[in-house]
Amino acid sequence: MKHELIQDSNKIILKNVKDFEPKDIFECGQCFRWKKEDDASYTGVAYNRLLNVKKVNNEIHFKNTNYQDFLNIWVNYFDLNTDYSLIKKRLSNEDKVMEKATSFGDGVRILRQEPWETIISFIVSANNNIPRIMKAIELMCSRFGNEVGIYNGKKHYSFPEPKVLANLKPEDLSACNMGYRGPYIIKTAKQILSNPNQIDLLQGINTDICREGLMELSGVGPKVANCIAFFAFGKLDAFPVDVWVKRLMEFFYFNEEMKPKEIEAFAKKQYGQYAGYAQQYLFYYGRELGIGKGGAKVVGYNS
DNA sequence: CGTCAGGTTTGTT
DNA sequence: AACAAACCTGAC
Repeated sequence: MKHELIQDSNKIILKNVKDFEPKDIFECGQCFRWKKEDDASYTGVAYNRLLNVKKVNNEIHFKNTNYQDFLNIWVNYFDLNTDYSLIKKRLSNEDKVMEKATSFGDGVRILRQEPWETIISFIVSANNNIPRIMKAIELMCSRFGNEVGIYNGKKHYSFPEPKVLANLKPEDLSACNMGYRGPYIIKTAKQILSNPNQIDLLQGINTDICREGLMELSGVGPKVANCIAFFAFGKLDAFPVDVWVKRLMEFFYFNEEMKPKEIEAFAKKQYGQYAGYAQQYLFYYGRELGIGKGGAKVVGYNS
């Protein structure tokens, strides 16, 4: 690691950090448990630790932690040993779209999230929107997780273990605004519980088999499986196709309606081992160009 | 009040 | 293998 690190009381400061923008990281849709504070910092829980992250000029301040946890947990969680400038450079070489796309969303990093939490979180994300996903998960954690600490006057909770969720009733989860996803969650929790090695196995295998394995879980289809493979298992070539990516890919590359499977296949061929990152930068580029619902506001890109 | 949202499951061809 | 319909819930 090339970053200059300063140890303060209960706080770690990193200097000269490139490609690290908290808003890009925590609000790009990859995670659902980081909340923005009034001072524009973000507070969240991972690996049973409560952390607050703030960017101050060119420094990143990690509060409520220590040197040991920083090295053992947060360096990996924030993917600090990956050179995002290099990834952007590689993607730029693929085509004109990526050449432009990588110049936006400058500070995004892909968090290396915990598999169990990621599996359940993305089951919740199906046919859902971010504010509702966050609210539902927050409710579930506060009711069925353990308290991990207080920050800025607010209590924070761990993500409930498989055995806890496996023993819930659907109505327990309905009460957390999970809607019809409650039974999926309970069933998946039981599946993981009855096969404790499942997660370790998925960690070590290739992307396609990892995705197949994930799709055997209840509530996990192609899109959610790709999200979990990418965000939790480090399968960097996984390319989740949701309605937004679909629209964007159709706009930038096809100029006609495509099936998600066709788009995924094209993406893997086009972007190779970094397809997942390409998907992230695509979002920011789409936002920059104002390409949204109901087709493109910008026309004639390929003409 | 109807439509729709960051898909998956279940049931039909 | 491919397609349609149902599904919680909250925002517009």
